[in-house]
Amino acid sequence: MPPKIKSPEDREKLRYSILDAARTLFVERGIEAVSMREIAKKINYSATTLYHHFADKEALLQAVCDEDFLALASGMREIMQIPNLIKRIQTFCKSYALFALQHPNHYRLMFMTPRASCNLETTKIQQGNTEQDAYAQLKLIMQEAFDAGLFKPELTDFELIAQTLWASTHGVCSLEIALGHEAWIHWTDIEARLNLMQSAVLQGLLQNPENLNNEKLNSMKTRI
Amino acid sequence: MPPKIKSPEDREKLRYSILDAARTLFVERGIEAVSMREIAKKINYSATTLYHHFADKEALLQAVCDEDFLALASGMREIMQIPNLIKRIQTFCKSYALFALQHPNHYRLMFMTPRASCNLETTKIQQGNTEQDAYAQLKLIMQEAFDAGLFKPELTDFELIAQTLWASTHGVCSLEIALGHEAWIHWTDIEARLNLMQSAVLQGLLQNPENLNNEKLNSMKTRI
DNA sequence: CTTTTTAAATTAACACTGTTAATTTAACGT
DNA sequence: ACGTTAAATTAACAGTGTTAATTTAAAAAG
Repeated sequence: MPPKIKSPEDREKLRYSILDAARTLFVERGIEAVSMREIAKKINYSATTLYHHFADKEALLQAVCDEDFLALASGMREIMQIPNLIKRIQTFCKSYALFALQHPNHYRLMFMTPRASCNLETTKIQQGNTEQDAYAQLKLIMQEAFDAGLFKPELTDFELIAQTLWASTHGVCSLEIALGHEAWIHWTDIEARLNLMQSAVLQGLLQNPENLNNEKLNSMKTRI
Repeated sequence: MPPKIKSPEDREKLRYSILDAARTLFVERGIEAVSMREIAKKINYSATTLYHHFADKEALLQAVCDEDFLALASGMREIMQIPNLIKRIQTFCKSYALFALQHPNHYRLMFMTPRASCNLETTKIQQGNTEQDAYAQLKLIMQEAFDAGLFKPELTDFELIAQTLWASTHGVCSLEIALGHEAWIHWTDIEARLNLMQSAVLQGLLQNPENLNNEKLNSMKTRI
């Protein structure tokens, strides 16, 4: 019994129910383990219907991720308001890490998987737009810190600094996501790893690392 | 025309020709893009033959990677002979990074992909064996450096230090592999990123970071 | 109140994939 | 010369992403 929907708002509703079904399976079974037919069955539609709302599987998964990454970026906007620059940097990294560890499958798709060929056209996120792109936000913070003379004088490229800070947090998170459950590595506490990485790398970058330990900053509010 | 092989050495030869064909396709097309039938066709055998030498696709790819990772570990053994401890650490990280960037597909499979369920039984590499496992080697170096009192006194867990150093290099490499070709990020030079990460994190970890810049250490012998 | 149009949804099919059961076939030991 | 053994093959299964052709119900037009 084919056509159920005609109004545009119903069409949108279906689109979101596809996205939700996809996200659920996607999160509980992993990216490549979910099939289009499975997603369709979950909402009592045939697989072909999905193709009337998304170009292909990649586009669908991309759309799922985009939603959550917009949520991340909007959560980050709040952090941008923290007056103390160093505290802002620290909080930014911690929130980023928290997101990564709470959404390992999304994180994997976005930051741990080589893109087929520039998903610039697939993703709806406006890269570089501070409202939507977390990396753009980090760059903004780092530029401000750079202009304030917070970094060692020999560091002259604020984008290089931003990418280094990003890579350091990403390193801990992606290793945890990929190998965190491997028994042959005697992993130390993930929080300890995040804290040490953060403090070590900042000590290496900042001109006056002394005021890093002003207060006890080694306690995440939200436990993992 | 079925049986060509009877002697054990011929059987071994075929095994390696499978591995080689698999590696070639694997490296040039990426992991999940190569099919068993393709690999078989490349050596003029039917797909079923591969299953007489390897349990399944994952086992085959694992075997391909194991070979190269043994090569990495054996290359690292030479580095273990470097007398100066700090120089040894630095060279270790650089070699590790070089391997990662030269074998992105292997690296991806080993360190950027969550294992289905402990590949402890699939892999032939003896994890923890210093001869075969690069992480075990890093741990050895870090323990020696720890015992020599090279690190800041508040750092009391040498394994945490080892994992932090690993994560830092891994962060730069894995980000480069996954997103290095993305146009929306204005990437700085990969060598610069590796160097800054290394010096920053070591400055954060070492007790006397001054003697880090003794000589110009910022030039990789083998260019990427 | 038909009839036509439009678009949502479906079925059927294609060309693949990893994998396995059953079968053929050549070389070996006796 | 003959049976045994094991290498290699063909055929098939169940599954995948994806598309063309088709049905069907609701909205628009007469």
